[in-house]
Amino acid sequence: MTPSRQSWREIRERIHEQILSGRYAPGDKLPRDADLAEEMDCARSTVQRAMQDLSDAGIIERRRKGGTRVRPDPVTRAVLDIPITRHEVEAKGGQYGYQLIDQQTGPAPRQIQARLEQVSPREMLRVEALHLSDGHPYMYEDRWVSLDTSPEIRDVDLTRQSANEWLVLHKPYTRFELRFYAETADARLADLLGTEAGAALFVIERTTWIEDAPITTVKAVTAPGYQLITRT
Amino acid sequence: MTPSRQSWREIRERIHEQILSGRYAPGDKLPRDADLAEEMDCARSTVQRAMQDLSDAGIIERRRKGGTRVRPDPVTRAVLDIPITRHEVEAKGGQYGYQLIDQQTGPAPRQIQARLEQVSPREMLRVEALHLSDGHPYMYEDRWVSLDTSPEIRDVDLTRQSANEWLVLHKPYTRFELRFYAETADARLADLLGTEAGAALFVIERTTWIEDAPITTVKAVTAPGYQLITRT
DNA sequence: TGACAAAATATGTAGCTACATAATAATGAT
DNA sequence: ATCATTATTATGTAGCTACATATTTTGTCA
Repeated sequence: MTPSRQSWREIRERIHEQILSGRYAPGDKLPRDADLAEEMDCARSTVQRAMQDLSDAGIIERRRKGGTRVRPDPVTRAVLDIPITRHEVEAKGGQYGYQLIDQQTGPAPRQIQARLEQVSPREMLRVEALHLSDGHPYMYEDRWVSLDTSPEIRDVDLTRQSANEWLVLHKPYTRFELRFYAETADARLADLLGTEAGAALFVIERTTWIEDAPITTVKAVTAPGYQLITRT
Repeated sequence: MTPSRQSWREIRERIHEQILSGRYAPGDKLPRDADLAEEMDCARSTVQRAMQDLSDAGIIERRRKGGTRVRPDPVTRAVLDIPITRHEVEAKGGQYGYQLIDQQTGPAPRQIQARLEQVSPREMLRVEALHLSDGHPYMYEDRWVSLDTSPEIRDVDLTRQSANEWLVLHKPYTRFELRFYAETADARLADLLGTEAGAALFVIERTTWIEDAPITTVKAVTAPGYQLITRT
């Protein structure tokens, strides 16, 4: 007998459709993999792969011995890619530009220490810079870099290459945190981003660690009109 | 000989560490799966699983025949779960509340049609509502629902259950788009959210489809202070 | 030289077996 | 009855083989 050679994606879709159709409602238990495999005429390993993917997508929940059930509290699960800012600008078709505003070393303020989950105050590098697209302000970044984990950055010419790019390429991280929120532009920020004080600005805050050691934290304030978009 | 029975996660970590250590830099080519399998004394299928996961995480790129290489343009890849608003409030320890502001049917304006990628104007349901946490405004939502794909919503009492919750539980989607941005509060929005006109507000826009048929689009304006957070 | 066809090759997938692991359910002793 | 122990069971993982698929590379011919 010739095996039907169906892709696990096909099996996933068939299971997903049964969920969409209401045959299995949120909270309902699905048959065990082995039974579904027989029903759909494929190997258990194929069902396993399909189920894993549905689980990763937040559609079902699986527990050993407990079986598989449709998630009772569905979530919209999105995958968000934050690229290097230069790549982001170029991907949108803009001519990338970059300006170093200021850089200095010193102890980090308490607020920054807290963000980095750092107990004792350490000497850090602070970098303020502006990313441009076609000559217009695109994003202002206010960054703190740990000189403990990235001492090499002392020797990098940050007037030529952004700390963003250097860090992403040379300092891989094992853990990070992202925060998104809105902020009102003060006079200085408005001036830097070419807008009026009081404008609503979209902010992306990102902090990275390698294991438990903080690498950097950055507050990226985007110019008016910026939107972060993600699709399935 | 007894196989070492190592988890594919362990293999993934070993490969990841070699990337972190700089043995393989961004853009560099990795050995083929079979060779890595021999080097790490495991089956090719185990390496395959580890590599797939690293690929999903945006760390490496794989191409048939072309082989595997470290992504030359590293990205920060985050997984974002947007729960039902009631669950979100309750998870934060708040007492959830909900108020329907207004609901009416009619043709959608051009702007909404465009968001839904809808060609011809259709009759839709518009729902304005307020989500509360401990009695305080938490989120204002301005929603349009397709009566073509969700005619049942005509019979739902939206003063008791939010359209958000009803839709998520009863109208699964196959595709969606998310947009995040900042907006300035006008007088009405400020009044609804208990703030001053001119305040910077964080907005989440979400549109869902089942195949190509639009289900709903919602503009969720969060109260001041709201942050969207995601960690690894 | 250039275009096109054929061969080679690395990853992707299906199916199988055997065993591991985590829960739950059943059992037995006190 | 209660608690601890043991069996049961559904998913998770490792390893193997065979084959599929997408590219790149090579080879051939005009």
